[in-house]
Amino acid sequence: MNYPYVIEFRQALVAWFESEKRDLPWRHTTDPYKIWVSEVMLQQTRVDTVIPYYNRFMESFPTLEVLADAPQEYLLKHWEGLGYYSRARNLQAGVREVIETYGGVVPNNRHDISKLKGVGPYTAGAILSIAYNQPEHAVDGNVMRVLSRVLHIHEDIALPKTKKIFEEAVEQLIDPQHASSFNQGLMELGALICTPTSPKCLLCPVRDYCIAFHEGEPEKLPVKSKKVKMKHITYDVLVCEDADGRLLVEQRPETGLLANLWQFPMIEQGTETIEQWLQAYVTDVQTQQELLTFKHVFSHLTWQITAHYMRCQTPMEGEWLTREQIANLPMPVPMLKIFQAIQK
DNA sequence: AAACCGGGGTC
DNA sequence: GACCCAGGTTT
Repeated sequence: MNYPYVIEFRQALVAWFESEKRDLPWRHTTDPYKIWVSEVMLQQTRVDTVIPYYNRFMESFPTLEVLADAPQEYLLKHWEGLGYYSRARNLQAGVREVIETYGGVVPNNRHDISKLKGVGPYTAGAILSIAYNQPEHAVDGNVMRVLSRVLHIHEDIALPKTKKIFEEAVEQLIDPQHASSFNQGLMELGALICTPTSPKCLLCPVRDYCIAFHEGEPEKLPVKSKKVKMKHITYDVLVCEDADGRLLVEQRPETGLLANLWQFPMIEQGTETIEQWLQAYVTDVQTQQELLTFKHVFSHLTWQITAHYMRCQTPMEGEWLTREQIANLPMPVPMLKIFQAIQK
């Protein structure tokens, strides 16, 4: 790397971070467990979204031991609405590994910490640098955007192999004495100044050391190829209430989309008719009315949902639960929307 | 390397 | 609508 401003860049970035950093809940600690939780929550998730989840999570699971012993349903209830629910299950598996294999102490080296469930190259580097102040790279989307501009790197960041270029760049650039502030500074800069569409270069502490700024078009970087086709599925959702006020719910499979979360029964349009479903699962349907229709957008998937409400008899099989019981179950956001609609 | 895995904010 | 976000796992 023939970048001539290594020393100046380090000093300016660390000084700026120390002076301008936001006051965030996980910045009041260096407890590796708490840093770990915050980093997992922050994967593909904005700071403002994470803050209330992090605070509530720490109230309920203040230590790694408490989390290790928690029922998965209670854990998932704390993750409800955050998305990517495998993060929560992997996190719990990870803390259990730490207790069983490392005596309850989060490993302080990349080799061991990377073996933990849900801890990839980024999260490993983030914990090592932020909790242990070790000069390890932690390359996320922010870091690739910032360094693609500072170093004028035009490789396609959508390609997996490109990340190695940035990891090696961080290894050269990182301030060995201030690893925590350096890594957080790169991310903070990406979040506040070096933003995707309209970077605030006039406010940037490392503008003088940024090649893309000198070249004139920092907003053209990073290079990122396109992708993705959106799938569209139409569902009817059936909210069945019996004479005792119980509702029929079901748990989703333990793998795949929204694994282990609970829902009201869904019928994919074009497979089974509502009438066929009713004959198989409930008896003596009385009132039947349409509740609401809405669209829920996932990353690469759209659900078009029509929710129906009906009163019927309790049959032999199926989970019929009170509203209080259902309120304690983790449900995906579209189901929460429906549940909300029937709380009259 | 590509696909899968949520949800919300922004332009 | 498309893009992005303090990514990791599975195929």
